[in-house]
Amino acid sequence: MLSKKTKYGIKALTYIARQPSKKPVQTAEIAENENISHKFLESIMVQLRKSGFLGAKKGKGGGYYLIKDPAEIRMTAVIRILEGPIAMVPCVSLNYYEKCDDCKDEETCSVHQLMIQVRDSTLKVLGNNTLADITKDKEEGS
Amino acid sequence: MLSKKTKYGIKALTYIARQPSKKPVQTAEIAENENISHKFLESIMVQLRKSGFLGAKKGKGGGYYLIKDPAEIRMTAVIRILEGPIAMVPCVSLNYYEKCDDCKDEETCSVHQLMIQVRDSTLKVLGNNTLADITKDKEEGS
DNA sequence: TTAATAACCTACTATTCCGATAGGTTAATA
DNA sequence: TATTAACCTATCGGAATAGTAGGTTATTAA
Repeated sequence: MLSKKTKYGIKALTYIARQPSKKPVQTAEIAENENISHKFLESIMVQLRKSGFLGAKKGKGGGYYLIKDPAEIRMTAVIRILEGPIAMVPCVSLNYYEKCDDCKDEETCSVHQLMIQVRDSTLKVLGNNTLADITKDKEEGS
Repeated sequence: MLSKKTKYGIKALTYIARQPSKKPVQTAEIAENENISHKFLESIMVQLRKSGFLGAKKGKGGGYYLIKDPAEIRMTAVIRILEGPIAMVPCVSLNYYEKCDDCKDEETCSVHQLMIQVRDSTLKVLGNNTLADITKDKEEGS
């Protein structure tokens, strides 16, 4: 299950990416429009800034703005920062690997084998989707 | 993240499927070999039995046995019973759908769009894998 | 018929994490 | 100098997870 943190984070990034101008966007505005707890969102924005996705400006007219081109922001990166591992089991995680303490042999573990496949297919989808991709409203006819 | 419950459940099913004979297997044996808390595993087995995956026999020589052919048991079914929804967000779940209370319009929600893709790719993998598939040890060279 | 076995049932609990709240501090603008 | 909005620290209730404990029922074998 995706945490609200990640969900809100992606929504906020999308909100900013959809802005016509490049002026900073306030968390209060995003929170209101996306029905997110303001304070909770603030903590998420700080994390996204510290991770290099956003820049911030204080005071009146301040807010958050994108640092990179939306087409350069892969969903894998966003989710890894906000959610943590993409894999459903630590023993198949590429970035957050951890050995199972119950499992003797990963090679013969059925869960391991299966979860590698799930991880790879998920990785493919998230790696192919950038912020630019998910920002555009629905695919319009070809 | 996959719960231990689901992980243990899959391991137990695999353990039984790997048995050479069709005799019932005791939870104590599985628990010991797979390093699972016995009592915890018991509760999982009961659930798998009630869901129609396993049969049970009490008393000496008793235990659990598979009811269906392993090739007929899809991982989607097992995971839906033990873990719940496969989708990462309730609003894209096929079997456990729930509307987000923050989201006004699913169509324009970037998270929604993205998670549909993740769901579909995961579903594909889990739907293509049966208990028979994950039971066999590693693919041997062609 | 009795003892042993193993599934089954109910209840409780410790720990962790999530989502949020509260209240204040710093920096930039008007 | 006042206002604004990011930033920081601390706290907290509730839910879920992963288990523990202790007993009951049904089946088998001696």
